Amino acid sequence: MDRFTRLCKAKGLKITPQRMAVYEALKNSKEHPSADRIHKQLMPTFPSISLDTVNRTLITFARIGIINVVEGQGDPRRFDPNREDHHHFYCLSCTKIFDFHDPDLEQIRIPDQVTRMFTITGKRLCLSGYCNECRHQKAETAAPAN
Amino acid sequence: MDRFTRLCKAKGLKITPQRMAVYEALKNSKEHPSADRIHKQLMPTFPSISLDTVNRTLITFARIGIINVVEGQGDPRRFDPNREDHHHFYCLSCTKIFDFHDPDLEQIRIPDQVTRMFTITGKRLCLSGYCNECRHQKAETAAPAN
DNA sequence: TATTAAATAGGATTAATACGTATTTGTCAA
DNA sequence: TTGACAAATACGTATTAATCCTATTTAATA
Repeated sequence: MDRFTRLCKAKGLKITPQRMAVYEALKNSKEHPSADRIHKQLMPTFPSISLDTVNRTLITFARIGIINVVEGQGDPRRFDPNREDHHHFYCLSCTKIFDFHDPDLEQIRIPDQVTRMFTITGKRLCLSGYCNECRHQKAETAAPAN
Repeated sequence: MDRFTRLCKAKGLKITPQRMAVYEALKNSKEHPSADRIHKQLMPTFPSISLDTVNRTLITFARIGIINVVEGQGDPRRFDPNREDHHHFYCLSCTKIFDFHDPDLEQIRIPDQVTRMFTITGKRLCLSGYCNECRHQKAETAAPAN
């Protein structure tokens, strides 16, 4: 019995073909896709699956801790199958999210004032700016008004 | 001439009553409000202002660097008038965002591999979990399925 | 104070998400 | 193995957020 099955059982979730499909699709994704994106991806092989189910499933997975909902800037909600400690760079232009790791950053210690006030379940350094593809076009896109 | 006026002029933005109102409303806010929230807040004193204008104005402000768009988890887009270096705690339950500062965290050094690949304009430690008000209810809210 | 480009209001549209409900389907115990 | 039941699904509808369109207004400037 694999990790996924085990976790579902432990949390009292039924193992359905839809859930397996969503899990597989997200696991194999190198991006940080939205529900809509995963739904589109599944359509060819699983035409009957509904967007609502994909969305609910992803949120359920996030709640039980198989995946994460990640920070965006008003985008549709996006998900991350990578549950190792890592950090994100968010491109303000194309809205892609890039992962990175760094041993020094693992040392980041959360101040006591914070742990006293809140129960912390997630910790991430969030960088934003322009990715390599976008930064050359930045001058233009950042120019005009309103 | 105040900071706001100066910045608008420098960026070639016209100074309109709407922009001044939006700027004031956000500056005086202790939260990290959405466009809709600010619009509602302005309605009593500025009934003719449209949500579209509020939204466009906030995005414009973010683009010229007066304010920031902040990380959320699929929420409506939210804004932050605080442009000092600071960090965020995001409550998964009530979606409030709390600011915090810490001298140690100012020392965080972005790895070279990252600065080489991207142009970084924003840096923030993003914590998530449950705020003091919500953590006591956590047991219940985190329980059931789907 | 006349000109003009920029900005606004507000209705319409699109997109993302959530809801309601009838139906289907895993799960578990007999 | 099967029957019962709670859980999950599909899908239509509703809601909410964001954006677009365009006629009108307005701030800036000379």
